[in-house]
Parts: sequence; structure tokens; C-alpha cells
Amino acid sequence: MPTIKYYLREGLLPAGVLTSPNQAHYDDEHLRRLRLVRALVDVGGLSIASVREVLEVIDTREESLHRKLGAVQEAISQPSPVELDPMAVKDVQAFFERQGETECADVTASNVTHMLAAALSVARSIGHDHFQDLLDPYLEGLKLIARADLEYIATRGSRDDVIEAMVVGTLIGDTVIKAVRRLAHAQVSREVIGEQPPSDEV
Amino acid sequence: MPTIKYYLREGLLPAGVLTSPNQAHYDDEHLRRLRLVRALVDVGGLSIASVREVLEVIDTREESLHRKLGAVQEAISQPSPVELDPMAVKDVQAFFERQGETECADVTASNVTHMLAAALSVARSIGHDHFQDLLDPYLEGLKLIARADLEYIATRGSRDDVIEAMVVGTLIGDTVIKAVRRLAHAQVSREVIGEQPPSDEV
DNA sequence: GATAGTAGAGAGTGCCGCTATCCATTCAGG
DNA sequence: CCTGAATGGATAGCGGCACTCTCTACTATC
Repeated sequence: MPTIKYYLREGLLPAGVLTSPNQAHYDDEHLRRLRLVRALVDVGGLSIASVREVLEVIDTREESLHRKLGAVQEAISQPSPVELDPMAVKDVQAFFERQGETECADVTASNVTHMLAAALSVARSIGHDHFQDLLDPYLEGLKLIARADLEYIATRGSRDDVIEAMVVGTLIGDTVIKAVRRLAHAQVSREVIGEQPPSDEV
Repeated sequence: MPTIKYYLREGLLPAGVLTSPNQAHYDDEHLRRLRLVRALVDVGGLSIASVREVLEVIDTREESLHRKLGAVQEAISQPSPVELDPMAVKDVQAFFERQGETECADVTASNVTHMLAAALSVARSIGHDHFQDLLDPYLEGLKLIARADLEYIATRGSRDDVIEAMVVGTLIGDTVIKAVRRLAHAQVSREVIGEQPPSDEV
């Protein structure tokens, strides 16, 4: 309960309607918002500041859904202090050009592309200088997943629900993907070495 | 530089060879290890304690690669304090049965399955009670990705490299997947609504 | 022998996510 | 109308974590 007070103070939850100077009323919408905050914190692992950013995006009335999703992605991708390897930056640029993405010319302009370049930079720093070869196959798999995401979002009714579904699908989806990926590793490695004697390797 | 001393104290880096009581020598292996630690912290977002766990797994000589990867996954999936929804637990169990996974009968036994159940529980708590429908398509996409991962790992030579490649492929891979997923969303939504007038929605 | 530099260890720092306390008000029960 | 419990609002405190600072003992170098 003191946590709720804290969230109110931090502006994560809208203040309740004051029925009298010391009595505020909270409806289902407040509860829903509280659960969303907890979801972002517990499952998404977001900081309070990031949650505030995400909520601000959700509550903005003006922008298109496309831009909203982009803003959410920016909010949940806090840039790490990793210094970028120029080679990794070139890898990312080449990847974008290969995919016909022209608007992301400047890698450092977006948190998402910065994160990608940072990840490849770190991979390089520990001797993995071909990690970028995985980008294309990753995109193939993720397109499959993205199609499922869009279908899922399409089943949601109102516009507010759509926005929330995108946030949930993005953030909780990331967590789910992490977990399911483990299962996929196990399945594929079993199917690859299936015919070999059970050496229990890989 | 004081950070290195801290890591030494925390046991994340092996002590250097003492050439004299106040002079220690560090070789390339130490540097490599330091970079790996920074990679896990900066890109993987792991806590120092989790990094220690991961390193212990890497340094263990005995177990099979399969078990090692499992141990790494456990280490990087710290369980959240979310209380599990029984329905979500059933969803996860059903998913495993559908995939012929028998060994994971107890969802709470593994951090990974617990994380999955927690994510679905939180999704339910905010009214997304069909999120589990995404598990199967997610697995499809992730199998594609897993095949690429295995190929990537296969290009690595020595056994030590394989283990590290698995850790890197898993942890840095998670970050890369997050970023590329954004691009996939954009591409797929464009291709889905491609023929429609440019309403700039979704 | 004076100086500079290092290993090692303990204490201190800053941030973040809460949590506890305080006070004025006010509502419920009698 | 009086009393006690509860609430809103604000301020201060706490605990954990990832460092960072400092202090001591020692030694290699000039």
C-alpha cells in the first residue's frame, strides 16, 4: 500500500477523485493502470522512470499507432554506456540497407539501433566478429513472430486496447521470447543431433 | 581501474600471477575475461551476482554442453516475485505437452519456465487472457533462430569457444533479438497494410 | 635512502525503489 | 458533540547494489 502512494507521487498513477479533502476514490481504471505498472516493472524489468515514459506515450492522444510503438520502443531501450565499434556500426548500416530501411541512416539517432550497434560492438570486443551474420536469419524468424503479434493485436477491440496490446505484446513478449527461445534451442539441437548416438553434447 | 579491483574482490576475475608481493601480472586471458564480464553487465544487463553464476558455469569442467547451457539460462533468468496464476501455469504445461516436453512437468522447478508462467500471469492480470496463443507461433519463429544459433556455434573451434559462444549467443542474442524485432514489426505491418491507403496507422 | 607505485582490504558514496513517520483533516460510532 | 480510527499529502529514512575512495604495507626504481 505505501507503494501505491509512492507511485502516485511519482506520477505513475493518476490521482483519485477527491470526494472530500482526505477521501479519494479510485475506480477500476486505476486498478488496471496499477497492474500495468506492475507488469512493466516485474516482467519488463523497467525502471520507474522508463515506466513513466511508456505511460506518457500511451496517454498521448495525438500520434499515430506506428509512432507510438516507436516511442515505446525508445522508452524501453535505455542506451548503454558502451562505446560503439565503427565496424559494428557499419554492420548495422549494411543490415538496414539490405532490408531497404532508409530512414535509419544515423545509427545513433535511435535507442533501438544504438542498442543493436552496442550489442554487436560488445560481441566484437570478445572476439565474436561474425555475430552480424545472425541478423538476417534473426529477422526471418522475427518476421514470423511479428505476424503473430499483428494478428494478436488485431483481435483487440478499441483503440486504447490496441495501444496497450502493443505495449504488452512488445514488453511481455520480449520476456516470453527469451523463455521460449530456450525451449527452441533444446528442440533444435535434439533434432539436429537426433540421429547421432546420445552423446548428451550440445 | 578501481572497478577491476572490485571485480577481483568479487571473484569475477581470477587473481593475477604474483611476481612479487605487490606486483601481479595479467595476461590476455584476464583481459578477455574482463571484456566478457563487461559484456554480460552492459549488454546482458546482469547483476554482479548473476555474472558470477554464469562464470562459474563456464569454468566448470565436468558437465555436458547441454547442461551448461541450461545452467546459464537458469543464471540469467532471475525469478520475479510475481505470484503465478493457476491458469497461466496450466497454459505453460499444455504448451510443453504439445511440444512433447516431458521433463519440465513442474513449472516452478526451473527459472525459465517460472519466468514464462510469470509473464503469462501478468498478461492475464491486465486482461490479456489469450496471450498464450502466441506461444506456438513464437516457437516457430524461434526455431528458425535457434537453427541459425546452432550453425553459428558450430563455426567455433575449441570447446571453450563453444561454451562462450553459447553464452554470448544466448545473452547478446537476446538483446539483438529485441532490437531486430522492432524492425520486423515495422516491416510486417508495412507489408500487411501495404496495399491500403497510407493511413499511417499501425 | 627518497619516491613512486602496487596489492589488498575496509569503509564510504550515490542512486533507486520503496517504506515509515508525521500532521491536519475528516468520517464513523456512540 | 466527542473520540478514535483512517486518509491524503509531504518529508525523511532505509536497504541493496555497483562501484569508488582511502589507508596500509610493501617493493621496485632512481
